[in-house]
Amino acid sequence: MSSEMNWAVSQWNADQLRAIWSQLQLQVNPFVQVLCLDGNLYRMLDTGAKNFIAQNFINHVKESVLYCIDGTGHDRVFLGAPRHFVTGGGMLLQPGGSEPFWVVRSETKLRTPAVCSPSVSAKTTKIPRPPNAYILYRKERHNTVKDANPGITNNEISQILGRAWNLETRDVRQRYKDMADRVKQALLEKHPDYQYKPRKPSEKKRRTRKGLQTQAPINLTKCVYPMSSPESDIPVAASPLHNDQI
DNA sequence: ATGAATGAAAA
DNA sequence: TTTTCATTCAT
Repeated sequence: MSSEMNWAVSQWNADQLRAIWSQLQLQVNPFVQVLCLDGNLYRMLDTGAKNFIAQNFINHVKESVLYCIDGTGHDRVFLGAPRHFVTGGGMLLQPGGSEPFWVVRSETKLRTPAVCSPSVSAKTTKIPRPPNAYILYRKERHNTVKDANPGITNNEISQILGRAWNLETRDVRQRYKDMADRVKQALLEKHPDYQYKPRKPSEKKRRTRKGLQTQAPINLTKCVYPMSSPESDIPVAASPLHNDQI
């Protein structure tokens, strides 16, 4: 709360900031923990814009992040949690009061293992429970279904994708299960003490989810069902395997 | 705030 | 076994 680093103080307006972010967002997927900004872009940003981007990314990684210049020769800047820059052979250096930069031990002779202060910190953020296989499946296809069915509601999208999910081969479903497992692993690694804590059952409502095998009388006459192809088992998005960029 | 789907985790 | 909540975002 003491931090007055609001993006409102940026020379960029809300639209421009959103455009910049959506550009960066292209490289964001559940497994990406470090964002890579082109050096030219980075230099055009003022503090407000940097904070805007950092806040959005924090929203994704759920932990404090910091900017650091790539000290390996490339004209680019990374944004991510400090822990990602100190593992392996990496280390963060912060000469003077300038921005920290990242180097690998073999490339430096400096000994100062500078501990740098995160430029943007995550507030008391509640850790969201990890998404299950279906949730990931739905997330991936949400936009596809929406675009194919103008005016469709989210509830209908859920119905459509729920059926599509059950029609998928266990092979396909297993891939999403694996994905969910990895996302959960990553979360536990990031928050070792995480624990799912559902609130007390509020006497407000109950739902018996099973028992409706009956065909829903919904107008799904002409809806698009984005099933995974039988042969080319490339669902919708490329498999985002690793996180070992840098 | 609610819904609509599935499933993990907790009570 | 039952309830919450994770995703999405128009009502």
